[in-house]
Amino acid sequence: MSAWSEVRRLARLRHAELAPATDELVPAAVLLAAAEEKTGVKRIPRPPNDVLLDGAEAAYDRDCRHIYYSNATEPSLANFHIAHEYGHHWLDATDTACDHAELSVSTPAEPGMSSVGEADAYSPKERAEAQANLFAREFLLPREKLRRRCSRGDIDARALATDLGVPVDLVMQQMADALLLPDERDIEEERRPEEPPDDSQGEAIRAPAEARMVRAGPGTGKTRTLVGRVAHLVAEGEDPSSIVALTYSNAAAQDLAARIRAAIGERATALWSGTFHAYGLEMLRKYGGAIGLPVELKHIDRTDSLMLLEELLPKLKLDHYLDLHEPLRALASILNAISRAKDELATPEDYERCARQMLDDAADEPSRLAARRALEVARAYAVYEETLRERGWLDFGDLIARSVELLQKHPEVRAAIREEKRHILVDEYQDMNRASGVLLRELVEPGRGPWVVGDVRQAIYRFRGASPTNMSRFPQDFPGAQTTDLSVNYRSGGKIVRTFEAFGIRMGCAPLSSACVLTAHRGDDNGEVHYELATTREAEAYGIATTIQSRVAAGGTFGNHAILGKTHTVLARIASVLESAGVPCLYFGDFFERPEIRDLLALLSVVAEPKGVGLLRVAQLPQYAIPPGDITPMCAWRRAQRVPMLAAVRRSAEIDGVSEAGRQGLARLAADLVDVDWPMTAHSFLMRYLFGTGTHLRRLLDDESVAGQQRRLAVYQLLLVAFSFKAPSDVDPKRAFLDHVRRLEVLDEEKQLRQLPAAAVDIDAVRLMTIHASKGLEFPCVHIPSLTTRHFPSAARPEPCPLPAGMLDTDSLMTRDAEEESVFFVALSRARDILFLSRALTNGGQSTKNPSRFLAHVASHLPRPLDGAAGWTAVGPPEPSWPLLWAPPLGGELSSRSLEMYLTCPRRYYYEHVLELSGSDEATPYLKFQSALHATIAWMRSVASPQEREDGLAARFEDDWTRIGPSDHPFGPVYRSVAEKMLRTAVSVMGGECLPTERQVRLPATGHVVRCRVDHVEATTGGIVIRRLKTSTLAKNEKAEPRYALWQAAVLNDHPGQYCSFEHVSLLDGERRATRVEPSKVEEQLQAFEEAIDGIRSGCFDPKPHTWCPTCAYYFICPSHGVTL
DNA sequence: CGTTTCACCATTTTT
DNA sequence: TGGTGAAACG
Repeated sequence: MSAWSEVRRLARLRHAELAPATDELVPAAVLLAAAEEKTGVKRIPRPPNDVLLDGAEAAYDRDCRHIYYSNATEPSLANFHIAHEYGHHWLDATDTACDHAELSVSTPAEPGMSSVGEADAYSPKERAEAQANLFAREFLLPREKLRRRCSRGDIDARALATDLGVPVDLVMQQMADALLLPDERDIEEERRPEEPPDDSQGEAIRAPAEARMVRAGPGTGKTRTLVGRVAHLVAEGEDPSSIVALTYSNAAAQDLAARIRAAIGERATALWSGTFHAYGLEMLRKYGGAIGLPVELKHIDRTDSLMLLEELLPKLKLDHYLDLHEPLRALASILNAISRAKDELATPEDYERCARQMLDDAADEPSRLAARRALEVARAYAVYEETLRERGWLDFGDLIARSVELLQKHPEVRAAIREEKRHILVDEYQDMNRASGVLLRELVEPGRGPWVVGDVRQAIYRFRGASPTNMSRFPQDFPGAQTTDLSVNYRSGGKIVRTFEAFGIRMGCAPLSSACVLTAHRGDDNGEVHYELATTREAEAYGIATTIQSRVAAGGTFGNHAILGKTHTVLARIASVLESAGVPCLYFGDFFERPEIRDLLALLSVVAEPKGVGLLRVAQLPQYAIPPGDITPMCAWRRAQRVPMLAAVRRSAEIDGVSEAGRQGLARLAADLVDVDWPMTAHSFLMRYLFGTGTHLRRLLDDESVAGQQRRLAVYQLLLVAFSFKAPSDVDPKRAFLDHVRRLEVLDEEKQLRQLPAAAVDIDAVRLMTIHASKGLEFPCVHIPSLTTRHFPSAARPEPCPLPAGMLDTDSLMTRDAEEESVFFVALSRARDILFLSRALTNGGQSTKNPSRFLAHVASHLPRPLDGAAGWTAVGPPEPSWPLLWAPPLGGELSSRSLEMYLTCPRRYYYEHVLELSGSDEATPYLKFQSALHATIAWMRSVASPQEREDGLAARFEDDWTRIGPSDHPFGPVYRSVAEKMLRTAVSVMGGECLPTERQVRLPATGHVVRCRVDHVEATTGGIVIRRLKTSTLAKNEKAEPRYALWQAAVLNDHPGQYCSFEHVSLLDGERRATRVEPSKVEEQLQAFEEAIDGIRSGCFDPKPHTWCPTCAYYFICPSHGVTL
């Protein structure tokens, strides 16, 4: 972070020097003239293809002291280009020519924090360009002046841009930074010098240039020692360019780089520090030609990899891993397996060999199935890898694996690299997996290192192949290795040190860890450890809230407290209780369910989705205040006219049945959306909407509370996500963005967005994060909730895509329990002063003995017994309940389908059938596949003779498929072959005389008539059979759904006295299973429909959250978070 | 003492 | 949705 805020600080300084002494913003022309005057660097316009421009838009010639810019550029943009070149003048030491792609007004404020999708491995040139962009922006429009201007008057980016002679996009981007991000502390250098090392640290620092392993427990000054080692080497006269310091994460790399720079100053520039992956990329850029890599390497991130697999799906010939509803979900699992395989340096051939071996060894059907699944993954891996190589792309795993290949196949390259980089240092050595371990051995000249530091007990990344035994194998891997133990903890009070040490010595990996017990530098009596029980999870969260409040009342700050959860689910639950109790916290919860985010997504839905159901939510915004009753006629009109919702909004004057207030609100909305067009991106739309009119933004800005600040940060985060999203070229990019949001949610990638952006560090609020994210950090007060049996440790869920047996050498420390122990150990050791442990007894209040078994190991350090009465019994104020909406009149005939929708989610029924927001669901390829399949099955029923069926089937299916199937979709062929297989199953199942499937039945209690469509009914010699035709495999025990009872009641009603049986059929694999539905049960099940009717009549339409919510058409308008709508 | 039903919980994440 | 473990049922 520091480098970027430093750039901004310099830009502010230059602005202050050059601008007239005023608080007002200054026109670009004035600033640039002053810059020319001051620096003597002339601005020279040239024709676009002039040789001096070198093919670029603008260029800086340091020797001639000239800035050249194209005279064909629009003047305000040219001003930005010139300011950018002055940025190069002040920031760098070289000549530059900057082309179109490099000159961007929208470079994010903290490029490192663009979290999703961006692989921000900057090359030095890219970094210099990004910094010049930031410089230009801050130089032309300093945040503080801009903020003052906006707080005084209207927020109108366009007017401001015209006044100042700068591009409107630049004004908007700068407004986003100035108005949405909190104040940046203007501190020149806040880095303190490193403390002098203690004896054991000194020993490690001054060790000879041989293999050395430093075992460093929590808080023992691990990084300080590593930095000290670097400083020592440099002081001893080693060339900084011969030193490489490797880490695993970007965060650790940034921290390390900053501290090395603080320790050795400018000389740090020559030293290489960064992640293993970045170093791999560096080597492949330089020497990759030797293994056939192209000059320009293209490195792809996880999203790109998934998109590649999606593109390849028709070639993968999936069977076991074909997820018909959401193919991406299965592809994500396969991708996990592929990257795990690459962590083990296993090629597709290795994968296939292991899978074949598995098949040979398989003794029973389940293991044969597992082997066949592994073979399928092996095939997918082979196709994926082949394509990567064809295109010359590298994924994350390749950065390591192909580096290993380079070094092993080309000893001359290896020798050159070893000669140049003589000192290899590695941080967090316990996180080393097989691939990085092999790479390290190739990098190190035998006898000359490496120097590594780590702590086995903190190995929390075993699930991705990091084996703690690596540390114990260090002496074998690097003969002659010496070991140093750091034994003084500087972080925590003694009571806390003794608590985590007590746990540490009983961990499975303890024998591999250092034998010495940590000494608490801060004294044995320092620190507090608390343990509290609560009646329920809500009471636990509320107890934490009140504890924090009383500590703050006694003079602490919210920012001192951190809540470390094992899962995001835990954190989200606690965050919502804290927020409603008035405790500020730094955690977004489910990002796309936040009200301020939903408001903006709903707007996007209005402008980009044809059905535009987002209008219902947009209508509630105070600036429009459109009565909800007006939305139904709007939807009906756009359906009748067959136009998208945006057109309906623009033509609202023509629509009957809209109230006067509604008309006015719609006119205001249409005015705000006036310049929206098809090719506009989501990012551009959001920027224009927020900073072009200001009405929406004003409300966001008027809230000075921490919650208000958090809402602004969430909006900023959304802008970042939209900015980094690249839409495919042939669709509306705004609509593609909404699909992308749904996809992030379905694939669970949304969780990355829950952490607040780096700009939030200075806010005084409780920090909530996962234990994994807390590694390497420390906090004065740490809360660890949810310490119950089932949660901590929790049972491993079976991998959807396990690696084949024999690919990993499993050892006793790669178990789940051992890993969970490390997670707990990391959590305990984050606290400086106070550690709060807590758990909830089961729901309801009768106490159950459910303490985490990890607690037993620290029991003697806790202030109370593990079990006992709950001290926390209070819960906060109840969640607001949903308002009662009006009860609609019920039509005479009800369909089973709509009542089932009510049963799964009453809110969805309300949108669909009460407000009638849309006609039908979006046709996904899966749904199209379904309708084509069922159309052909219906035809089969209508044809009596088996021979006729046999003869006509192919032609009939061909017709149905081209008419209603997903034949134009890229996955069409995949679905088609499945459908053909299913039809064959359907044929084989039909034995008797097909009976009508459209039925109806009168419910016994209310007397309502309900229509239903049975999947299939047949009259056979043994009686009537009802069949449920599933497109998936049968579950172990198929649940009795209410509609099955309805089918049975309807059929029995039509054929009184007949024997009626029920059979589940899987069209996928042909499995058939008969189920008995007792008549008494039928009545009971029908009760569900009666209750649904009651609910509809009395206007109960509460949402019922499900995992599949993101696929619902009303996802963006649904209030799942206590906002009334 | 089997079987059925009910309540509870659904990972962690980096490059 | 769907698997698991504990309570309830017969």
